[in-house]
Amino acid sequence: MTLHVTLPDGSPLELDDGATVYDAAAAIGPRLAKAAIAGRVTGASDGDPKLVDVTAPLHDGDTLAIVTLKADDPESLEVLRHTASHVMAQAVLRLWPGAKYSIGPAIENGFYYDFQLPEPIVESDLARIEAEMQKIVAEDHATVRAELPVDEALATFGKGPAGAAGPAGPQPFKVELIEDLVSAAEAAGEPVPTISVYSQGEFTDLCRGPHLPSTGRLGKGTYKLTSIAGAYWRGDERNAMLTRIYGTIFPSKEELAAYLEALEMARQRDHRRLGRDLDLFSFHDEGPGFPFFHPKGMRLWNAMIDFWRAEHVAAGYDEVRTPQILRRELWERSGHWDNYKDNMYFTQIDGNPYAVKPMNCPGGLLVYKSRRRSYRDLPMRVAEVGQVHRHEMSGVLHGLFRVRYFTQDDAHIYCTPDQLEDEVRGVLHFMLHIYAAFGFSDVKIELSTRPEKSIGSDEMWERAEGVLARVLESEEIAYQLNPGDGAFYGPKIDFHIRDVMGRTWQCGTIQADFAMPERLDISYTGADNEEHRPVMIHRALLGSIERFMGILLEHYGGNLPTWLAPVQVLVLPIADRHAAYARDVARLFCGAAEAVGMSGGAPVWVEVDDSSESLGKRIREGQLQKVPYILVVGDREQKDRTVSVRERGVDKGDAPLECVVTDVMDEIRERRLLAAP
RNA sequence: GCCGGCGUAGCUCAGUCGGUAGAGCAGCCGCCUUGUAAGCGGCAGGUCGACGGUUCGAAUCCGCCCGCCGGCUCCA
Repeated sequence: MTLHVTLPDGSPLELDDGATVYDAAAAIGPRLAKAAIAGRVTGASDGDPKLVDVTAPLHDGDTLAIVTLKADDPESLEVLRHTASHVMAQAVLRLWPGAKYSIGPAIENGFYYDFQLPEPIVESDLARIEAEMQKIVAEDHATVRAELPVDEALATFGKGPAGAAGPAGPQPFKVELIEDLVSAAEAAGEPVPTISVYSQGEFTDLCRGPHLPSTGRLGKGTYKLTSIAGAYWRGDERNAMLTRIYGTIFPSKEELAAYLEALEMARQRDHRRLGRDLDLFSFHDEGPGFPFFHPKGMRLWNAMIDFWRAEHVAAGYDEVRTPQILRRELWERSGHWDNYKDNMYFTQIDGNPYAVKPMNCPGGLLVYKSRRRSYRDLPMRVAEVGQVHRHEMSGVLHGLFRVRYFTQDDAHIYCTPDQLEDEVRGVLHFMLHIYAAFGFSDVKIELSTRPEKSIGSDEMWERAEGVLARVLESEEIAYQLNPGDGAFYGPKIDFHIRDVMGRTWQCGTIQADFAMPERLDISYTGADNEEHRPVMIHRALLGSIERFMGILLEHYGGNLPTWLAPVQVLVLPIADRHAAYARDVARLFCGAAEAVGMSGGAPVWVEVDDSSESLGKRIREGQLQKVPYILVVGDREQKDRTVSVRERGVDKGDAPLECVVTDVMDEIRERRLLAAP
C-alpha cells in the first residue's frame, strides 16, 4: 500500500502507508528530515491547513508542507515557544514538586506559563529554573502525543475514581480545562472529544500541540526567562492569582541577542525617560497619574495643537470650551451615572452633588441647546480640546499612556440622519490625513458594536452600526470587527496607528450616536417647520493629546521632526568674541519667522549657548537634547557671514547664513517629516 | 484593585554584621576662550519615601501607609 501527498510546489510524493510527516521529510532529503519540526497538512476533504507533529501519520491525498524553524515563519516560532513553555513548566515542577500548572501559551516574542506555587518566587529563581531547563534540554526527551478518552485524561491529572492521583498528581486547573472542553462540546451538540496530552520525560501536559520532536531541539543560548508577574486564573480578578513566568526564545542565539538589544533600545526611547531628559513633563507623588507639562513640553503640545486647530478650521469645524465640573444630575440624564460612575470623580458645591467630567459630550450638548437650531445650521461640527478626568485603577497608570486626566481632541458633529454617512466618511479621511502629517501611515481600523451596558433602542443601534459598516465598506477599508466593544451610547470605528517599532496604539475614534440627542432632548427645526432629532457623531483624532505625545516621542525616539521640536536651532559661538554674531544669527531666525507669519506668529525656537563650557561639551549637550540644527560660529563664519551646520548629529559644513535660515524655516513651515524616523 | 519587585542628593548608583551616609553626572563659584559628543579646580546638596515598632543605637530588622516599575490583553 502506498499513499500520495502533494508538496507545496505541486510535486507529488509517494510514501508507504502509515508514513509520517517525518518520513515525508526524510524522503525529500536527510537535511530536511533533521530540520523538520512540524508539518502543515491540508486533508483531501478539508480546506484549512493544520499544523501537526512530525510524528503525525499522513493520509492519501494530503497536501503537505514541512515546517522548519525560521524567524519569518510565525507558526514555526509558535511551536518553538510552546515547547519552551513546556520545558520551563517541567523545570518548575522539578524545583517545586507541589506546583500546580495551568496554561502556558506562546506569545508574541516569547512564552509564559502560569503556576500556583507552594511559595513565592523571586527574580533570582529564574536562573535556577533556566539551569534546570538546560538539563531537560540536554536529556533530550522526545515529546509524545497521546489521545485519551475524557475519563483517562481526568485521571492523568489527578481526578480519578476514589481520588486516585494520576501520574501528574492532582492538577485542578487541568481538570477544570478538560471539564470545560467537555461541556463546550456538549453545549455545541458535538460529540465529546478525545483529549490530547503531551509527555516529555516525567512531565505530562494537556495540550493541543504540535511540539518540537524533542526537548533537545531548544538551542543553547537561544532562550531566556525574562520576568515574573501575577496573573489571574483565566484573567478574571475574582479567581486565584497565579504566578506567571515569562520567557523568550528564538531560533538562534543571534536572534535572541537582537531581540534583547531591541528591548534595550525600546527602554532608551521610553517616553517617560525622554520626558525627563528633554525636560518636557514630570510626575509627582502629589498627583499620581496627573502629568505636569514643562515649558518645553508645552512647546511640543502647542505645535501639535496649532497644527490641529488650523486643520480643523479648514475642515469646517468651530471650537468650544466647556466646564470641568457639572451637576451630577446632568450625568444622570446623559447615562454616565449608570454606565460610567466607577470611573468618575465626584464633589460637592454648596452641598449639591457635582461630578468632574469624564467626557465632553454632555457639556457640548448644553452648548447646542443654548439656542434653537435650524436644519440650515447642520451639519454643525463643534470641536473641543477638552480635559477629562477618569479614575483608573492605580496599577494601570503608565507615563503619558495611561493617566487620570487627559485632553481629548474631541468634536461633536450634529447632523440630520441623511447627512450622517457623509459626515462619517469625511471624518475618516480627515483622520488619516492628520495621522500622515505626524508620520503615521500604517493605520489599523476596528468596528466595535453594542456592549452589554448601553443606552438606546435596538433599532438605533442597528442603524448606527449599519452606517459605520457601510462607510468602511464603500471606502474599501479593511477592518476588524470587535463585537460588544462599543461606547455605551453608540458603536464606533477605532483607529490604531502602528509606530516604528511595530506596536499599535489606539488613537482615533468615530462614534455614531442616536441615543444622547434623545437623552438630552436636542432638536432642530426642519424645512417643514417641525422639530426633528439630530444625530450626533463623537470623534477624536489623536485621542488623548498626552498619549499621542508619548507615542510621538517613542516613535521618533525623541528626534522629533523639526516642526515639533521644542528647541529647533541651537547656536554655539566658539569663543566669547563670537557671541554677538551668534545672537545675530538667532535674531535672523526670529525675524524670518515673523516675516512669514508662521503659525499665527509662533516663534522659532532658537537658543544661543554662550556658556563658558568647551565647544565639545556644548555640542554634546545639544545632541543629547536632540536639537535638530546646531549652528557653530567662529572667526571664519563671522567673517564670511556663514554658519557651520550640524544637522541631527551630522556635520554638514559651512553654509551661507541666509540660505540656512530659509531652508530651516521652509522645513518647519511645511511640517516636513524626517526621511527615516 | 490584585500579584511580584523596588524606593539612599535633581539623575544614575555604592553603603559589609544594626554603630545616624558616599561617588559620578547635573547645580553653584572661579579659572580656561575653546573648531564639532564630557577642559580644570573648588563649593554646596540627604528627616536614607511617610508613620509606627524592636533596640543602648535603625538607611539596615518588623508592621502599616504612600509612590514607582513589571504583569494581570495573547488561553490545552
